Amino acid sequence: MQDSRAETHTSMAAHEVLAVVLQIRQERLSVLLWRRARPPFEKCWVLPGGRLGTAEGLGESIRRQLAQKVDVRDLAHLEQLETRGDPGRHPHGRTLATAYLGLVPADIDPVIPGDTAWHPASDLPPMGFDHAAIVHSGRRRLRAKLSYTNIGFALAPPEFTMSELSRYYRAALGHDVAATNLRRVLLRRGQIEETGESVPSGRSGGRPAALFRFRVRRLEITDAFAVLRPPQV
Amino acid sequence: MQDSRAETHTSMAAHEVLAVVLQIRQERLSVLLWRRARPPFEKCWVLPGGRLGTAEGLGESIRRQLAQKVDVRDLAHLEQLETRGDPGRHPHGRTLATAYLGLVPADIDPVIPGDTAWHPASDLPPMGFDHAAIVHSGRRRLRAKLSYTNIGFALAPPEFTMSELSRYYRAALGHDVAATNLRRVLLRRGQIEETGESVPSGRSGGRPAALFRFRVRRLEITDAFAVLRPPQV
DNA sequence: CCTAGTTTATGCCTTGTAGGCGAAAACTCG
DNA sequence: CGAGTTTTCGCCTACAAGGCATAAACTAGG
Repeated sequence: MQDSRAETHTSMAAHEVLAVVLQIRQERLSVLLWRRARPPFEKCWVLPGGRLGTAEGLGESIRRQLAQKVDVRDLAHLEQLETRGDPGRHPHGRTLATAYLGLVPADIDPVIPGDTAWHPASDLPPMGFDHAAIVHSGRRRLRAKLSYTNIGFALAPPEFTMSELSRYYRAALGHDVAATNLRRVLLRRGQIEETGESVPSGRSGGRPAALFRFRVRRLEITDAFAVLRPPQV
Repeated sequence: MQDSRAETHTSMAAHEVLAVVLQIRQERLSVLLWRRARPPFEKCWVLPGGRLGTAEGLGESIRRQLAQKVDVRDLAHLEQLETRGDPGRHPHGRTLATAYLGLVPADIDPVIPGDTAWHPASDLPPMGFDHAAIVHSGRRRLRAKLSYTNIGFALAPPEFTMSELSRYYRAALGHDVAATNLRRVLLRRGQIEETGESVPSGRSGGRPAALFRFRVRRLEITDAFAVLRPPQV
């Protein structure tokens, strides 16, 4: 390994943390964006975040920065997504960015500052830097994890009916999800359970829907997911 | 968002890139480690890597640095793993590290410098910094991806018999993998195909084994993997 | 040349998950 | 009470994963 002191100061670079904060809003998967007031990319939309502080960890930093945008307690899930360090990604000089994926349950309407807004993740406004690509990474990650983890807990409110939940899944996945099948899959996996209560059905009557909740509200990987699993004893 | 200029210089930090380079060696999953000659962690083992250069991207940088350890052409796969930025992770000052996962096919024996060595991934020597934890992340990632991608191509040689391949999977997964089932799974998924040739079986005779190859030698996600998939047309 | 031993390949079967579909249940409204 | 609506349940199919026994194809020894 070469002597690291030889190029010590050349490897110093600004580092920022960003977050792709997603929420289902009016049946659409939406992302929280911030409108830049200054060049570069003035008046373009970018991901919330900012410079990494001197003595804070990466996750710590993005939580602090997000607290200026949404109440941190609104985030049901936060995980590291990817780090980008292309030399040309920031016009004003070398800047690395570590992006996180954050999820806000659908029942919450966080107070957000005037310079931020929710945008449909499938119809992004003009965005600065490489942030549009990062949003796509976040969507991909969410879609994949809906398949083999219990990450739905971070999209849904604490209690929900199966038809509500299927609409959340539809918005996040981009295609129809049959409530019948969703119920069976999640029940068999032990991800959800009935609360025992039920709510009268929507606008025009119908059978009252049972209420469900996620049994665990932090990320778990579906054990039966792995193929080529160890021979069972 | 706060004025980033207010703390511009405080967010400058050293950034390094590291690699968890894995290979199946003598039936064991092994990781390439470098023995430090200087404090901190003198004589401990650490991951290969080093400071990020001024004008290079992250992936570019780790490829360059690995070229000093293993021939870059030996790497069949390289992907970003995670970024660590804990303030206390480096005793000499703030250092962020972006780790990559690299895989070397089992038939290659790369020329490596004298200060590096392969170690069993399940029996690591005393390691510096947080690098042991990063190795564990790499193992987890590999194990998971063996389940739902064709990443086996990066562990196996270009051609192999099913019993060879099942030994590679066993070493990487840490449990027995029946050659019969592996064959069916990978064939059905279209990941592997017969070459048409066969080799006489090993030491004490037996039916000659058919040779297989991976159809695609770059990462692909198994399409049928997703649950809650779109309704088929 | 034949047989025993070894290894690989094939076929049959069981299990379990995903998912479609229709009937039944449980409500609202007129 | 009956029509319309929504949810729930049960039945069925499709298919992947995986266990196991047997067949196939070779080597080596007598």
